Parts: sequence; C-alpha cells; structure tokens
Amino acid sequence: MTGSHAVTGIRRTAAVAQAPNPLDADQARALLKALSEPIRLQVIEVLGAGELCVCELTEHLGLAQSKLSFHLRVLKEAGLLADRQSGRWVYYRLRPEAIEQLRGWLAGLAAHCATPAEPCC
Amino acid sequence: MTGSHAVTGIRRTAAVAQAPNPLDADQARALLKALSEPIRLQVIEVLGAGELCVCELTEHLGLAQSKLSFHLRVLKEAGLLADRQSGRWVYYRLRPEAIEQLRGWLAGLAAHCATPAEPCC
DNA sequence: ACCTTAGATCAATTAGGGTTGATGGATTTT
DNA sequence: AAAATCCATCAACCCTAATTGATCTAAGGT
Repeated sequence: MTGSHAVTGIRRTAAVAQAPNPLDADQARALLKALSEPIRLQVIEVLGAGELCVCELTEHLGLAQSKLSFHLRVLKEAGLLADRQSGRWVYYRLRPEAIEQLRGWLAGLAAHCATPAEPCC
Repeated sequence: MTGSHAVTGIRRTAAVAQAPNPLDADQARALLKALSEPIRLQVIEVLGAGELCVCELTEHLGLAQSKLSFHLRVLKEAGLLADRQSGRWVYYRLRPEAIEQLRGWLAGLAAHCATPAEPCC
C-alpha cells in the first residue's frame, strides 16, 4: 500500500518528474509512455476532476481491481499521481506539476524545425 | 515510398492530428504513444532542429535503415512528421502543429484536480 | 539497357507490456 | 478475535509492438 512496506518494491524505477522544473528527454519519455495507454489516460482524465479513492475509480471505470492497481502504480511511478492513505482507503490525485513539466518540455521541441534541409549527400 | 502506391498500406491507421484544433482523447493518446518510444523521440528531437533526409537521419542516429523507416512511418501516421520527396531522397520534417495540439490538450487535463475527495463509501 | 543508391515493405522472430486470478497484508466492523 | 473489506503484489499467460534480414520499387548515373 502506501505506508510501511511501500519501499519493498523490487524494481527501483526511480520516481520521475518529482524534480522541480526542467525535464530531460528521458523523464519526458517516461511521462509520455505512462500517458500513452488508454486505461491510464482515462484514469488521468477522471482524476482531472478531483481526487478519488481506488474503489470509486474501480466503479467509474468498470475495471478489475487488480488491473486498475497495476495502472495506478505505473502512473504513480511516473510521477503523474500522488496518493494518500486514510483508514483502509487509498486516495489518488493528479499531480498537475507533472503535466505542466511535460507541456514545458514539449514547448521546447519545435524550436527551429522550420529550417529546410540543405540538399543532402 | 511517399508517392504512387503510398496508400497501399494495409492498416488504415487514419492520420491523426491532421485536423485543425481540438484533439479528442484518442488522438491525444495516439500522439503520446508515438512519442513514447526512445528512438522516435530522438528522431523528433533531431528534426526539431530542422528538416533532414532519411540517409542523414540514419547516420546521425546510427540506425539500421529498416528500423528507422519503421519509426518514421509510425511518427508520420501519428501526424507528427511530414515528408517530401526530391529526386531519390525523402526529407522529413516535424509538424509543430501536432506538438502544439498535444500541448493544448494536456493543458485541459488538470482543470479541477485539486478538489479533494469526499470520504468515500 | 544496366547498375547503383535511397528508402519502403514484408515475414519471421523476439521482447515488452498488459491481463487474469489467486494470495496476502492492513484496517475496520461485529 | 473473527470476519470482512480495501488494496497491492505476484506468477502465468497473452498480445501487441519492435527488430532483423531480405526483397522490392523508384530514381539516377554510366
């Protein structure tokens, strides 16, 4: 869950996008990847409207608990979600900073892309 | 290649993000997915500096021709790249509109995500 | 006409991620 | 303290996507 043995996790995927501002390409890619899955994108959209606990999400999306849990983990490890435990429930919420960082990174991409190629070879 | 039998393609993946402005979730996801692959992201970054022909890209990135071609296709079908043929070379360039559309869509996500959950169940 | 080069495509294989169902730890309820 | 509920995790399976090497077409060069 979120407390005590949370760090037992086998793979140390290193929380991405927890850092302050400028993303590197790899962090950006991690965010893009996390967002590129239909279920995960739905989760993000739903949580865009406000925090929810897992059981509510499960209903809203009509998903197997195990499946949802898997995707929540991916999103959390990518830095897109934060969670808090309260009693036996776990509430997830969107981390808008992560989205904002990604947007910032994307903004830098198209900088000089209008430069035409010089006739190659 | 790009001309004549270009439409022979088996899968009609439907060019995404060619449309003017507001992306739907599915188009956004297609863009995110196309961008979420390391090689493709490199291609995007390189082309961010300006148009290039395939052979130049191949060198810059040190990739097998076939592999690069595969990823270029994916990016093009997602609407992130445009190409033009000149003689026997094909030049690819970034479509900044696509990036811009994606950024726009992302901007709408975090709207009210600060709303805390009402104690569930 | 023939040869060469740029690049797309195809078939076969491999690798990466997602799904499923079962299990186990936490916290509450009775 | 026993039973129930919330949720994370694990192992086995499955499926989609990426890699590889060969082949094909288009365009130029000789």
